[in-house]
Amino acid sequence: MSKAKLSDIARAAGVSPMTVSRVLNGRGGAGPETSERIKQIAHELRYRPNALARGLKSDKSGIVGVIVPDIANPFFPEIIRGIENVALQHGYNLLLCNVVESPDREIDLMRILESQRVDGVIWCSARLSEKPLVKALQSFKAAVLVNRTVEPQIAGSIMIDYRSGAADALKHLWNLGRRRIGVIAGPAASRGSMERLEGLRTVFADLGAEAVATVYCTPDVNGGALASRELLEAHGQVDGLICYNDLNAVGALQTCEALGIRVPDDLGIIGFDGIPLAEFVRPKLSTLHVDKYSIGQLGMRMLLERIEGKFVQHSIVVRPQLIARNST
Amino acid sequence: MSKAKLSDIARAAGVSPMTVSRVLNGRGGAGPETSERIKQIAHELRYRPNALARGLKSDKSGIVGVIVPDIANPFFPEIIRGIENVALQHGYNLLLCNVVESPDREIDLMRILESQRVDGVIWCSARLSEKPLVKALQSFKAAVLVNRTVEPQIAGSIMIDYRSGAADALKHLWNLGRRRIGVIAGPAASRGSMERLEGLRTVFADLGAEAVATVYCTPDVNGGALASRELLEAHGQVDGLICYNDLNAVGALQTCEALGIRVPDDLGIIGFDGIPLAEFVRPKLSTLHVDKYSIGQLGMRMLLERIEGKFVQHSIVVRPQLIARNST
DNA sequence: TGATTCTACGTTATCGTTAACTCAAAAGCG
DNA sequence: CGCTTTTGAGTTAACGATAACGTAGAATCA
Repeated sequence: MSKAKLSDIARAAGVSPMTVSRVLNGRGGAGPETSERIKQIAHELRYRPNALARGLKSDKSGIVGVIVPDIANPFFPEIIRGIENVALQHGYNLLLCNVVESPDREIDLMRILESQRVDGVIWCSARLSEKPLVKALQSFKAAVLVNRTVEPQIAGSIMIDYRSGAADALKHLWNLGRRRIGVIAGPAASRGSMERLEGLRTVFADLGAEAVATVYCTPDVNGGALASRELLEAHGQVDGLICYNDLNAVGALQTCEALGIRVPDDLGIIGFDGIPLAEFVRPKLSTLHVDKYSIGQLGMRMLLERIEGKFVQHSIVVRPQLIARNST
Repeated sequence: MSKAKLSDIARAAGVSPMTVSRVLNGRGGAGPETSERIKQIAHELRYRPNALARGLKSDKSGIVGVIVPDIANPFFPEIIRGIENVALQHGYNLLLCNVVESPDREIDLMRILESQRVDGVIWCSARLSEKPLVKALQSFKAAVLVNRTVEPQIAGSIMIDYRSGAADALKHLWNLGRRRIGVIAGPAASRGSMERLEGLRTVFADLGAEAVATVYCTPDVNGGALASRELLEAHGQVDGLICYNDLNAVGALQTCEALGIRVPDDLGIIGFDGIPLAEFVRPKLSTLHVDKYSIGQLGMRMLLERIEGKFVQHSIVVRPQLIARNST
């Protein structure tokens, strides 16, 4: 049994489809009893407006594209929840896209989202380089970036203040007396990594010190484990480790365990992001907590404004908060 | 600048829109040089077929709805990745819906997905009761349930063999000499919980024993922590704990830490699901590993078959695999 | 009472794409 | 050379919803 359409209801009610449309959309235009009859029949036939037809006519799909590098990274699900929370309140749905693999994949996804005529996109941690990114973004009615900026007219952005976060991490370790500090820097190509390093450089300069070593790696547990092993084996005297994210920090914890390094006694480790996992490992991980749910909400609100043609704010910066636990 | 449409290309190329449609869809119907010219112009104008118009015409949206109780639960992102992997290979995209709250919300989501004219739905751990569930499912062209079954003509299903999994968990503890076993049973209303308990009952019967205590709780870390505290405080002599899932088990680990119970010396704990977290806690958690990515892939493949009207299999059972680590 | 405004609808046309059909010219064939 | 087939197109109509406009009859007003 295929879906009922307006004309089915119209026939059953002895009116024109237009009248049904008006009644079901609460735009009046029919007498009280006719309206009641129409609503009744619509209910009986389980009428569901065809979003495709509506979208075609109105040039609005009611869908927003959400692009994340990897949903399996616990950083993103919470952002998605934040986005969804606001989106649903405003009648939008999420078309979720996982990038996972290559930047080529990002291009493909753009084409798909364009075809779907999404009303906007929220793009988390885009890896595409500036030029193609801007080009891709221009073909959307509205766009918001998380963790990246472009000119305001191209897209809004929600930024995490990695500089201050990394700076706080370093100060925290320094205040605890750590002087020989290594850095697990995450993906070399990533902006987030660069900014953290900038934040660190500033503080190091103030302190008249510098990092003992910096190693790049993939932003997951294994990457952190490998990078920290490399770093710690080459620089045994390191007593503080600043990690790109919590996953990397957990990897470092594993390495310490394997190498017999006591945390925090021999080595203080601090992560970034504040994912739930950070509380579950032992020692509990100190971290710079980022309010991911809020980021999602803010991003979606900003997108809504852009969809409606307002440009109240084009950039919001979220500041990570130091949570000192047992790893430092 | 709004999007180019077929007629724009047609005008520029001096042909009819139909010809452009045929050429761009590789259905021939134009000479080689005309075809080349059309493709060239389409590229220059950054033409993207309007999926709404196409969907309206063809009654296919190219979208599948995915419903999960909570993406923040690490069990689901991997399933989603599996689904997406297969979906993208076949030209489908995912409309992701998080339930989070109430069963009412599930009903709302159904209406939305119906309106969007999704080509099918994959519904994970549906909580709706039988009648409304069946009613909801009937209005889709194709549906696959994960963790739930209904009559085969209503929906396919991917089931996890909780009975055997729970049975294996119990045998494992028993073989290690544990005789006073408690159960953290997860949500009382959940099918998964019931089935696990059935599996346990069978084995307990064979062994001529029974569980010391069974406590229900929410399926997250905190639920596990609270439930295990309740259980352990009331039954100090318990030496084995079978948990509904890994999150619960991690909660139990926390409780043990707080109560000074040594794991696995005093108490063996085993989880379920095999989420990454299980490997990161200390002691590493023994668990019944479920291949979530495969579940996603299998589910999507099954959905594809149903979308195409085939009904090769209507049910697949995935068996959890015991992974013995340090918590037992 | 005649003019005007409302009420409660109906008609038409359109969004972008494409299936089905049509058709003229070119190519192939005996 | 006349006939059929193929090639390279164009035309029409439809998918379902709805904006814009039209209209007959009832109600209101001067």
